[in-house]
Amino acid sequence: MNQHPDEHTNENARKLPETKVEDRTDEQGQVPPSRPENTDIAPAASEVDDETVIEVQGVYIISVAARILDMHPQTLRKYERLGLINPGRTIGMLRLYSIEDIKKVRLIRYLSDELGLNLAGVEFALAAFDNMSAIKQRINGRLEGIPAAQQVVQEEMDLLFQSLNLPNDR
Amino acid sequence: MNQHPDEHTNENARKLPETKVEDRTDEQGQVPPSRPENTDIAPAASEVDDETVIEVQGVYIISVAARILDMHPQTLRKYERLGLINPGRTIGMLRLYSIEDIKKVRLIRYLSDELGLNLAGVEFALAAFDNMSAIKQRINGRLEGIPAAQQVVQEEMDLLFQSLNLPNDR
DNA sequence: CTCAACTTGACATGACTCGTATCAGACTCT
DNA sequence: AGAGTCTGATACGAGTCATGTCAAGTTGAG
Repeated sequence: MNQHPDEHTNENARKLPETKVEDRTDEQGQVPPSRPENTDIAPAASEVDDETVIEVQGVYIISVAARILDMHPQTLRKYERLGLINPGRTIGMLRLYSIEDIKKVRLIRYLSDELGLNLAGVEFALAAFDNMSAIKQRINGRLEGIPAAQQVVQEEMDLLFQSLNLPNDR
Repeated sequence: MNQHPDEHTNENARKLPETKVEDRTDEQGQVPPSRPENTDIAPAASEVDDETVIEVQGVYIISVAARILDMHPQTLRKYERLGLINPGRTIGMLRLYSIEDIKKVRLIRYLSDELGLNLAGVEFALAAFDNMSAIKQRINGRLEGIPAAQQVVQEEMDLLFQSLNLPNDR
């Protein structure tokens, strides 16, 4: 094992300083049906000696995100290159992974590892997922005056999401 | 090239004899929006010396289906083994490919070759496709009394199918 | 200012997938 | 009778994917 000056040699969780990035928190408090095993990100405390780690569910640089996900940083970079994820950046172009980004990577990993899709398939599935969410919204909007119909669509679309083994919201 | 006693050595299109199989014709005359290149099955005439080929849109044994699709018979068998297609059988267990089966193989090939999905992804996409069709039907049924709402759902679901680059019906 | 950790881009490797090919032995249908 | 199909096994080349490695440049905490 050739220890490299690159990532994965970083043993200390490095919490990013306040950078020029909107500190996006979990926008809709709904819990997805937890298809991708919900090993909820315990923010990597308990290793850091005694510099108390702030419990902010914030934003992580790639090495930290990789450790949280137990994946190789190169893999995360590849996902980004393929447009599967889109982490924020610091002014200095460092990648910043939000909770949402990390959830998305978990979904990708689920589709890939559990369902056996290749990355093209993952792309397709994510697109399908997005489009279905969007259409559901659109229908709901156009059915504003007819709550009974809205109800029906809501129920059935939820069924559809379930049938695809996908979490119901983003 | 070692000429084999197996398939692909069959040069004459062999139209199946009347077997104990419901001669399923195209059940819904609707043409799908032709995502998988519509190289509509010209029933492989013009090669057969002068034994006039009947224009019946019927049912083909594997060698004929393979020639129509320009694919290897083994590939078709593999798709079946994976549950992607489900051709009928003669009493003697010979596979019989209907027009529907052949269309489905074209869809599979499109997903695989053009979109780059692996077979797990194809399976996922086909399932998504089926589920979406089913949900659309269910919603329509439950919205029986509200034609306005039916209209909305119809339009939006069609949009959804388009967005996935999938044909709108089976 | 220093220097670890990050960035991009390129290339390599091992495990796996997929379409195709081949073989053997049995069965079907003209 | 014999061409064609069946099942099941095995094999191979090309491609994919996660990971590893290298180089050269930039960022940011102390």
